[in-house]
Amino acid sequence: MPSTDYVSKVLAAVRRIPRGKVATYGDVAAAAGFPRAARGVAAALHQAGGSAPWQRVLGAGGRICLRGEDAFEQRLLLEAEGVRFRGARVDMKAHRFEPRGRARPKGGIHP
DNA sequence: GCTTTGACTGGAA
DNA sequence: GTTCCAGCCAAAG
Repeated sequence: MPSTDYVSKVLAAVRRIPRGKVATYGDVAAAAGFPRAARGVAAALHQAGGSAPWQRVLGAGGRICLRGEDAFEQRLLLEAEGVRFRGARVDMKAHRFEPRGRARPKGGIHP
């Protein structure tokens, strides 16, 4: 399969992330069909440029792995979407996108 | 076609 | 809590 397919799948997975939600590189890679291509996702997103909501993709634990002003911009975009930050990290507890649709947080859910 | 680089990750120190 | 190390994968040169 051509690399273009890989990029397309990654972009598709990223586009599935709803506004106000975020996902890690590993999650996107798994959603695209490559559970261990976290770095590949980064490369694909870099190539895609702004063809996909790259700002919704974060490192493990909700940490921004970008450098310089890109990291600053990503944080701004996420905040504009309603994503909350806890220190230098994103509150994955509240904004982590899960394709599985968490049926029941079991007693953990509380208003 | 091989080597280097990088927007990664998980575990250990 | 941070920092360091080895492993993984894809894009660029």
